[in-house]
Parts: sequence; C-alpha cells; structure tokens
Amino acid sequence: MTITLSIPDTDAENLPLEEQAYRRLRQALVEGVFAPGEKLSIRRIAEALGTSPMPARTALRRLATEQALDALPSGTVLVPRLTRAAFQEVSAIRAELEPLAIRLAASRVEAGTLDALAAVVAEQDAARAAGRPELCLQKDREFLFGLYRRAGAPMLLGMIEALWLRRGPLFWGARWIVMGSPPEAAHRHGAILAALRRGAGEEAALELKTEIERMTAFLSGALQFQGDAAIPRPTRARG
Amino acid sequence: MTITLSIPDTDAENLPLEEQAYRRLRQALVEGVFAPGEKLSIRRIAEALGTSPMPARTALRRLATEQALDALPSGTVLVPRLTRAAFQEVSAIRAELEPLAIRLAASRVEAGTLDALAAVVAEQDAARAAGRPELCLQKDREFLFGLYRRAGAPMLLGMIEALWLRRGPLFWGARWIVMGSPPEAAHRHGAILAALRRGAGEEAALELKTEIERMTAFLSGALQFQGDAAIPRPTRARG
DNA sequence: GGCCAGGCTTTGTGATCACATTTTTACGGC
DNA sequence: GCCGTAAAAATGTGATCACAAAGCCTGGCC
Repeated sequence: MTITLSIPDTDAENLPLEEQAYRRLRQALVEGVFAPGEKLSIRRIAEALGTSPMPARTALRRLATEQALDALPSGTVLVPRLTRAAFQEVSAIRAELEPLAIRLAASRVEAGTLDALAAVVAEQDAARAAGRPELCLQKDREFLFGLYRRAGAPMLLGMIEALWLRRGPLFWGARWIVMGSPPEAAHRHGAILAALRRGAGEEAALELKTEIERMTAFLSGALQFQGDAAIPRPTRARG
Repeated sequence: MTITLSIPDTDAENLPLEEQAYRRLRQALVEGVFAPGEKLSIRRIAEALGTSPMPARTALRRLATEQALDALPSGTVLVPRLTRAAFQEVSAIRAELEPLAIRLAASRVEAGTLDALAAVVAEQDAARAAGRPELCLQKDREFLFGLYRRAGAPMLLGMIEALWLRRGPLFWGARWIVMGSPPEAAHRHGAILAALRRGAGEEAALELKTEIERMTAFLSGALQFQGDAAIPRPTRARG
C-alpha cells in the first residue's frame, strides 16, 4: 500500500531538508491532499520525500505542535478528523483574527496592491464559472493572504496560516463543495476591496467577518460530520 | 560561562524526553527565566537537561515553530527580543482571542468554578499587597487560564498560550513592573467574575478586552524598548 | 591603534543504529 | 465462523557519529 505523495516542490533548494519537508507537508495539508484520519509515519514520509527519517521526523513533530496534525499517545501522528465543534471553533477564531488582519492592512495597503488583488478576484470568478473548484480555492487563498500579508503582522499571519492548516483536510475529496456555496456567502471579496479603496478598514473587516460566518454556516450544513469525529463525503476511495 | 537553567520540573516521569524538554522550556519561557536575546544552543540545553542533544533539538525546533523562539538563518535559536511593534501585535491578538474565550466560557462555567476563581483573585490581591510580583503574575495566569480552560476550545487555548509564551521574555528581570500598574488597569478580574455570575458573557468579554488594552498601554510606556529591537530594564546582569 | 586574515571552536544538520513499544498479522482453539 | 493469543513487522524514541557551515578569537599587517 504505497501512498502517492503528490507533494508540491518548494523552490528553495538550499534550505535544510527538514524545512523543505515541513513546507511541503504544510502545503499538502492546506490543499487537502491527505485524507483525514490518514496515518503519517516517519519512515513512510521520509521515503516519499527521498530523505532519511530524520527530517521527516522533525517536520511531523513541528506540524503536530501547531496542531496541524493529531498525535496519538504512542507518538504516531495522523491527519486530524475535524469534529463539527472543532470546525466551528476554527471558524470562530478565524472570524476574530482575519478581520483584525484586514483592519491592520487597511492603513498600509496601496492602490497598486488593490488592483492586483482585484485581478485575483476576477480570476477566482472565472475559475468558478469554469467549474474548477481547486483553482477557485487557490485564488481564494491568494486573495485573502495577499491582503493579510499587507498587515505587517508576522505573528498574526502565522496564526491565520495555522488555522487554514487545520481546516485543510476538510476539503479532501470535497473541493467540489465550494461550487455549491450560495452567492451571498462568497463573492464578498469585491465588497472588501471597495471598502478598502474608500479607506474604510472597519467596514472591510466587517465584510470579511460576515463572509466567514456565512461560509461557516454553509459548510456546517454541507459537510458530513460522521458521529462525533469526522469528515466530508469522499468522492472516491484512496488507491 | 555556564548558564543556570532553573527549569521547573514537570510531574510526568514517563513522558518522552523530548516532551519533557519541550514543557520545561515552555514553562521557563512564560516565567521569563530566559533573557531576551539569549542564545539557546542544542548541546547546552541538552546538558542542562541531562539528556542527549536529540530531545533538546526537537524541543527547540518546536518552540521556534510556534514563534516562541526566534530562529537565525544559521539555525541557531534565541529568545526573542520583542520590539514595540511586536509587543503591540501580540496585545492586539490577545485583545481579540481572550475575550472570545471568555464568551465561550460564559455559557459553560459553573458557580463552583467562579467561586474558586474568586479565591485566586483574592490571592492575587494579597500577593500584590505583599509586594510579591512573581506570585502576582502567577495568580494572574492562574485566574485567566482557569477561565480559558472552561471555554472548551482546545485550539483557542493553545493559541492563547502561544501568545503568552511570546510575551514571557518581556518580564525577564522586570517582574517588579506589574507592581506599578495603575489600579484601573488591573483589578478588573472582579468585574469579570461579577459579569459572569450575571450570565453576561459579552460584558465580561468587554471587561477583559479593556483590561488588556489598558495594560498594554501601560506596559508600552513602562517597558524600555531599545531602538527597534528590545527589552525591559534588567534589574541585574546575568551570572 | 584599527583592520583583516587565519585557524580553532562551536553549532546545526542529517544519517545510522539500537531498543522498547505498539500495531498488525496469522494461527489455533472454542 | 469468531475471538483471543502469540509471533512478526513496523513504529517512535533517543544516542552517537560525521560533516559542513558559522562564529570567535588571536595574531599579524597596514
């Protein structure tokens, strides 16, 4: 039973192997590459990465530390199965931190950046219209994090990333689900940009908070949480 | 130059060495045992802990991952020197997350817990009156985290802990500083408890937010930030 | 006296090994 | 056929070693 680790390459070639492993796993996690509940063993990841077990071990421990992975008492780490409560907790935190990031970014963002972000929104709409959910999700990340980066708050950025990391596995095999989201839940990015152009950071923040809350409500209903611990409907079994 | 690592012992005896190392370092960090800017080398920490470098290495990497420690490009980790901007960033995040924890706790906390917490507040007041700043800080933590734990939100709790971890080194050699805090900045714990007894979670949250903001304003003035990167006034040099 | 070059020390990284524990697998009994 | 037990495979942990890079100190040169 070999797993297909289609972990995207990171550009940095001269970084420590451990750091590369960490980033690749991280990226794979937000993209929902791993199935929730999947066990990630040190030696297996190491083999998939083509290194000795050491870098894999460190990377997995780091991920477990930021709760992007669950750790069994035995030390084995696995992709978390988000419970409904955990999903709502992540959402509640996002609804506080991400608007904060917007407020901080509001006073620093320049018109040029806003133009670039408007282009990303257009690309997302196009992806949605073209029925390409994974591209749609990617553009969504690109837009929001493009904004968050402008907040000039590295710790806040790291914490938001950690939240997305935790939420990532939810989209495993269920990336399609964003396509069904109601128009009033998405499509608020334009409103955020408009508010920022007016210099109304508070309004932009509120706009985002509303978006997060609506998306949370939608996903809470759309995702299948099995019993107390679980997951979206997989489209197919893993090979 | 040997450092005196008065790292407090953790009860758990049968935990992995790495976990023990992690917890001890973490505890030392929130308590402000380490001087900001102090370099923490793997081998030195390992020696102080009485283990091989391996557990120390993992623990330090984990701490660096949650930004409780800074990592130089060379890989060396050191206790962060909080800039004024970083301090205010931590405070801004706290002002969002900790009130959220209070709101969540409000609907779950029982009268018995509130009574126990009232006792802690009394102990803190006594410590303040007795001129024991470190005990005062300890009771402060005990009160707030006792409340946060009742929120039933493990991720949120972990993130708040991470924030305190980052703020810890600020109090190195400056624990006395809490003694000078103005009455209107502290002493709000009683008001928080009162609001919770009334079932007014929102009020309690607002009360805490105000406390954090006032304390931040006070500390921003009271702490000496050297240039762009730095610290409180140390009371004495390290031996 | 200040500055730079040299070598020495210390540091982090990564591999390999040994060991105890957990988890899986297979077999035998009920 | 099902379940419990024992053997076997796999797993995490921690120690030790080798190596390269970074840091540091010293000595010599301008």
